Amino acid sequence: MREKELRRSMSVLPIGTVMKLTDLTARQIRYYEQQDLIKPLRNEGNRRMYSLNDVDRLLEIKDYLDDGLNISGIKEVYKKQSQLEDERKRNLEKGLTDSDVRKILQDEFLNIGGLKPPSSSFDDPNNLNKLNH
Amino acid sequence: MREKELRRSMSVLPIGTVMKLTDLTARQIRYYEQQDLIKPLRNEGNRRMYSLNDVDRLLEIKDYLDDGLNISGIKEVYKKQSQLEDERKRNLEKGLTDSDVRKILQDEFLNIGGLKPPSSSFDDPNNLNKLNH
DNA sequence: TAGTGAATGTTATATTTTATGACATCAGTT
DNA sequence: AACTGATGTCATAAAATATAACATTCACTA
Repeated sequence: MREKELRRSMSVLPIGTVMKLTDLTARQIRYYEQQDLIKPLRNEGNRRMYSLNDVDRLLEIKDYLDDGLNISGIKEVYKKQSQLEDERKRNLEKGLTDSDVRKILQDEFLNIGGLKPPSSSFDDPNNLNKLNH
Repeated sequence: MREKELRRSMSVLPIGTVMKLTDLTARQIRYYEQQDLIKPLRNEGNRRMYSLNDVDRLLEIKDYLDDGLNISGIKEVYKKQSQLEDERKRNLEKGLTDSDVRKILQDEFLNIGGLKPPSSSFDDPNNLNKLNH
C-alpha cells in the first residue's frame, strides 16, 4: 500500500481543519511546530498545510500531554522512535529478513521500556463530529 | 471498512487544495457545483469544504468532459448511477443476497450500456506532484 | 511566599484566500 | 451572424491565517 502512505503524507489540510480534527487551538498547533514536534509544509502564500500524518501526530501529542509528559519528554520519545526506525533500515539494508528485524526490535523495546505506543488516531468519533457544525 | 468511507466523506479540504489535486480552476469547480454535479459543505464562514469523494467526482467530471460529454450528459450519467444504487438498496432490503444483486446489476448494465466507468482517482501521480510547489 | 518557566490565551496588524457577481471570451451550433 | 455552454477575468467584501507581543495560569522551587 505505497499509494495509501503517499496520500497520508500529502499536505492538503489548512490549520482550521486541523483545529477541528484535533480539537487543538491554532496557538497550540503552532507552538508544537515551534518546538519541532511537527513540520507542516507551507503553500505559495505561506499558509501552513498539514497531512493526515500530521493530524495523527498532533493527536498523539495531545495524548502524551494528557498523560503528563511535557514537550521535552515527547521530543525524547520521537527521537527514540526515529532512532529505532533508522536502525531498522540499516538492518534491512544489511540483508536481514523482516522477521529477524522484528526480533531485534522486540529486544530493544524490552531493554529501553517506557515507550507506550499512543492510541491510534481517528479512534474517536468525536473528532469527526466536530466538523462542519 | 466503514471507517475509511467516513474519512473519505469528511469535508476537510479548502478549494485551493482541490484546485491543485484536480488541476481545475476555482471557476470550474464552482461552476460544476452550480450545475449540481457536486455539493460541497460550507464551514461556519461560508467557505466551501470538500471531501476526498468530492475530489474523486471532480476528476471523474474532468474525464467525462475530456471524453466529449457535456454537463447535461454527465448529469444524466450520475442520475442513472443513483438509480442503480437505489434499486440495489431496495433489493437488499427485500432480502436478496449480495450475489443475487450483482447478477441483476450486471444485467442492467448490459441492457443500458454506455456507462463507461471513469478511471479511478489518484491513479495519476501528476496530481500529487502539483501540491506545494 | 515570591519567583520562575512551560504551555496557552488574547489582541493587533498584515497578508492571503475565498465568495459572489458581473462582464468578457471562445468554440461549436444553428 | 447570432446563440449557447464552458470558462476566464476583474472588482469588492469577508473570512482565514501568519506573526509578534503581551497576558495568564499553573506547577514547581529557592
